[in-house]
Amino acid sequence: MNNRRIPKYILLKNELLSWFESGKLKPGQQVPSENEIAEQFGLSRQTVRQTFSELEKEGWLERIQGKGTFARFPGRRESELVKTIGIMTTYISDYIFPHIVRGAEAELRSRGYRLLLSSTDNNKDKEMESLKLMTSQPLSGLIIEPTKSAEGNPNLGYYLELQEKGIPYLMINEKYRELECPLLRVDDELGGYKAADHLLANGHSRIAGFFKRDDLQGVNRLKGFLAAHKARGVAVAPKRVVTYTTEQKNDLPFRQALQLLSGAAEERPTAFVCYNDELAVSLMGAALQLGLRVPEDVSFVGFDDSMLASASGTKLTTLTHPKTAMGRDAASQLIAMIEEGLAPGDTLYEPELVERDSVVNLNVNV
Amino acid sequence: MNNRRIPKYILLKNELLSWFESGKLKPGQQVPSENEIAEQFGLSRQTVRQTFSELEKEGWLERIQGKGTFARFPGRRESELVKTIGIMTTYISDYIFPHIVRGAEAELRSRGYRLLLSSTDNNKDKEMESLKLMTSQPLSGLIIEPTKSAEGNPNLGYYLELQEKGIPYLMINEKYRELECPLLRVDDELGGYKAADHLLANGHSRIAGFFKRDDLQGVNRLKGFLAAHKARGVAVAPKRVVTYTTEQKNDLPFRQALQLLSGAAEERPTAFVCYNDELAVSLMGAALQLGLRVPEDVSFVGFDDSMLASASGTKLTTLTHPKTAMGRDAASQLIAMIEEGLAPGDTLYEPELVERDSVVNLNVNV
DNA sequence: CCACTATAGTTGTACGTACAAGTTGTATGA
DNA sequence: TCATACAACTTGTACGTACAACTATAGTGG
Repeated sequence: MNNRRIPKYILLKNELLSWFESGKLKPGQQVPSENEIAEQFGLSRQTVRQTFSELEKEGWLERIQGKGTFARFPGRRESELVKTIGIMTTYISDYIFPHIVRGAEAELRSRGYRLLLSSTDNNKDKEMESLKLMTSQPLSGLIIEPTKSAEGNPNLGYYLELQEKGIPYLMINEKYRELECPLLRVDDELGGYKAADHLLANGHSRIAGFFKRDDLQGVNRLKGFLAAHKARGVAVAPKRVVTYTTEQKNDLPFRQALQLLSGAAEERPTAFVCYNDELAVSLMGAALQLGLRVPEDVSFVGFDDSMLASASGTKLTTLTHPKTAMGRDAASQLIAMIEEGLAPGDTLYEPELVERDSVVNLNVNV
Repeated sequence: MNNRRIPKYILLKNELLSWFESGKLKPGQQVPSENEIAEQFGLSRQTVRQTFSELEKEGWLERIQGKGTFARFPGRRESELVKTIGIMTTYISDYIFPHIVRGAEAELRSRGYRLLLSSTDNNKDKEMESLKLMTSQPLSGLIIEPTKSAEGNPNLGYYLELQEKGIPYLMINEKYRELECPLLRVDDELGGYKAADHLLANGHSRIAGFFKRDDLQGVNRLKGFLAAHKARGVAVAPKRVVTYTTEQKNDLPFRQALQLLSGAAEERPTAFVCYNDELAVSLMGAALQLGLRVPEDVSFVGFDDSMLASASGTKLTTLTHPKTAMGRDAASQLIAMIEEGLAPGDTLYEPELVERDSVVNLNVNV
């Protein structure tokens, strides 16, 4: 038999562990004394002691001299439970991200979790670095805003490692196609559609679209932008659609806008749909620089309803982004995954158009 | 003797641990066999085994059947070292705080520390809650932006607890007078002075000052504001100095500004010094609402050189705040405190005036 | 009623023996 | 030269004894 090779104290240990599993031993309950066990199993007290001392080190038993041996909560997990959740965003200080973080932080704090923050600066190397650092010490779960998702993902291995380690995670804004996890995102395609449709409905036909192409948000907004034109039967002039990458964002769009706006009046776009509010404010600056008025000469629609939209000179018409709510929902879904092992489905937020002062209605002039 | 009460196996354990400390035992080195130790110390092999098995569980020794017992890396402390630093700010998403956090995060990440983030919402109860949560699990150090510092501090006990636990901390922006710790702050008095002096130098004499009174920053900026008037020999009309608390900030200042600006032209302030850019943008809105032009009719000076200052319609003249640099410095000073036990002195940043478009020079009209 | 004592029962410490199992080097033999 | 066997050593398992230290309780005495 193989049994003869397994040490008795190990056999006893397994026996006792099965007592925990079957519920025969409940937390706080007293375990038979060393001598009783020894007699019962036909072992010496020393052998029982060896078993007990291992189980004590592992947290299953508590031995009190003179009193007895007691079962502890099955695996001390509750008391030593790590309650720390990480959030990895592309940027920390800019734009809407602080609001997402704030929503998550408030929810986590109220649920007794600590929040670890890290930024990737939209850089794959830093993303890897952040992942390693976060997981270098105990972690309950992770909220990830992916980096440059339209391109590949060289850090896939690290994410798979998360799964192996049993660290649940979810993604916000977008997700890597290769990974299976819950996603919270805005319906960007619908947003792009609504933005363009609003302008078309207001009589604009020469609409410029500026979109980021190295993240899915930009790609989807562009998709909606095109769909709205198609639905209204308006052709999109390729030269009025400008796409750019993260590296170019401070330079290329502005120059392209200047060029478009410098053209002849009958060729000039009457409206701009901008990837986000930040870009919209920047391009409004380009228009002002050329002596054009907003919205009389050029209309603008932004995205995300950020602080910039209402702080700028001409209050910006824009599409909402759930921001704080998204952070809060992400946190609460992640906690559900951790504590109850649930696997929530994706969450899709519908952006709403917020009409302010940056769009003129061309129809009334007719 | 007391020695007789200390178990022999504990004495042996301490002896062996001292071998590690003295360097007598180096990683990988073979330890004398159980029998040798037993003979050498006049103990039974069983007693030596008890010591060895404890040291093995704690990671000091590695025992290999048939081969011997070996010393392991001296205490694995490096690998299990906690490298997590917390940062507690009043607000997370608003204004300049994301920039401070970003500076700190970048520095910490490059030094291999994780960043825990928590906000107090400028509320003493939440401050306590955050403190408790942060310290509920291992923490290396803490960066604190105090809550409502001009009032008392009911959470003093928790801060003293930090000292007892040996968790170093430092404060940014301001500090509780009762606590002795490094402080990084802007010279707000100088800032207030520079703001008022700039306006006075440009020929303004009826200058309104709006300051928060429940934090030291506001109090100090007001102090500088008054000092500049005194230095220039200009009297300050009490009705033009408005102070407010955090709770009132969205309401009272705006109404007061409307009232001041609605007065007769010869009584109306020609310029406003505002507690920060956020308030300045809000009060500029009040001026516009009354049909006044900025800066032609009313000039504005803000504080902090935030994104609002350059995103707003009229670009705001304001005073710089180190923001990102302050976060970075705070992080690096805290790491020095943790790793080298240093106690850095206070750091004072000098604000610089950034001239933009919101101040008119009245002298040229003369 | 309370304080004290004795006692039984528990785990902790300490020693002992015996043999099993694994590693290493040496001696032996083909 | 190479493979094998063996001896000597290591740690692992298992049992045994004895007493110390601690806890809880029942009984005793004031």
